[in-house]
Amino acid sequence: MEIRVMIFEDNQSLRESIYQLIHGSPGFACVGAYEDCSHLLEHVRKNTPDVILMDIQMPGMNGIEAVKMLREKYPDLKILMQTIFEDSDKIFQSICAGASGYILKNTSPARFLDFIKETYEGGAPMSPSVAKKVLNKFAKQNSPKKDFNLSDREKEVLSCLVKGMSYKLIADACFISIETVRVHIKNIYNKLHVHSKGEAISMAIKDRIV
Amino acid sequence: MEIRVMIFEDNQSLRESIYQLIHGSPGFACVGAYEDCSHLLEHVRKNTPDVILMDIQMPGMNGIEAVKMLREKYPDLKILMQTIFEDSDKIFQSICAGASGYILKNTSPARFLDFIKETYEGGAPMSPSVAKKVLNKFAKQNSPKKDFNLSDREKEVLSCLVKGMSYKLIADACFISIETVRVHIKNIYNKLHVHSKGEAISMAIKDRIV
DNA sequence: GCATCAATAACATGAATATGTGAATAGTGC
DNA sequence: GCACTATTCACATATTCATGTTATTGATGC
Repeated sequence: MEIRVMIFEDNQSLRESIYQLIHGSPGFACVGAYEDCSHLLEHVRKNTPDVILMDIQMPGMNGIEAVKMLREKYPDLKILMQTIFEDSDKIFQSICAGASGYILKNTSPARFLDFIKETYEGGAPMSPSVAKKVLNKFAKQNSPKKDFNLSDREKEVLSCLVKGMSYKLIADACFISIETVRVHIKNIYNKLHVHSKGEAISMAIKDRIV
Repeated sequence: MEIRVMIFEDNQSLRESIYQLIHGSPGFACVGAYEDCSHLLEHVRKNTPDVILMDIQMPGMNGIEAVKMLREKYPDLKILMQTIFEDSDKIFQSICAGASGYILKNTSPARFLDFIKETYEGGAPMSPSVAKKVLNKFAKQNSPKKDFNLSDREKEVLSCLVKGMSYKLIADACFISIETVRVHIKNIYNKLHVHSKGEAISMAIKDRIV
């Protein structure tokens, strides 16, 4: 069973190199190599590729827009982005558009085929330097967890607040009196330096306390 | 210039295999191989590794806690996590703790050395299936979500709610009557299918409406 | 012109929330 | 033992919120 690869790459010599590499490798078949994204959907519909190699920089429609367009019609199609730039924004945009992986053009031929194979198999190959940027952004988005010194019970009550529960519901869920719920919430407000349910919920989610 | 590698791995045979692999490869030196994280900081201080190979599952302190501890003292140290599990939570926790990369134990020896080298050079190698999980989470976190067909004014009011503002404050901020604020919020509740400020704020943030 | 809708505004009522005061019990650490 | 804290519960009061009903104005679309 061959992996059907389609190429979108505006640089002619590179496009032909890749074509030759894929064409000459057992287990791979190149079902199209185009210099831009005109008739994109038509090409894909007719030649049914498994994996698409997509350059980011191209005349006309760029690679990121192409990914978005393809994702709508073919949610399971694998799209491997390829670029000479390590631009963080381009990387993040590609990923959010639905790219399956992101590799740099300085990748060695052997590694290149590995990447295509891994993409086909559902993995998300990334050049290490690209992965580094993604990881940093990821850690940044998820880590800034402040503490505020909330007790376990207070965290529990705060979680309930975030779920949108009323005092009464929280009291029932925690098997305590509504008066006790009030006390906990009062203490939470003091520790968080807020004065309303809205502020507390907002801070709880944004600062990832819960 | 050799890359100084230190190993933390509780499985003896695997630990020794890795030791032999690194020891026998030109350009690599193994400066320690331990079965748990006792005396972790002391080992690192004395043997000054460039890259640490850290198992996730270990008796005593687990790999993720070890990463956190190391990151505080050695912010630039490279730490490559290694595990048999593709557990999403473990992966995300490791990354947020400050791991440099995350590879699976079924990695081939040749690839293994590549990964260590890439880590040393500042990259963030990830097994493709791991990268896939990270990418999915990443795309989910950054992609704008549903719309709910809110009008501009409603979105504006909702933003104010998320900031924790009361009806009175919103009225002043938007230069409208508090009665109008009520109407907008009532309509927002209908469109979001919620019945309280808390639920609305929670949904607004989590579904990235604002 | 006429229907539709977003935005504006007012009034009323019951429910929920914010905040203060006061107090009992149980566990921790020194 | 004693100080400290988490957790529990009660009462009181002013404010805020949820919801319904009703209505005017301006912009959009057909």
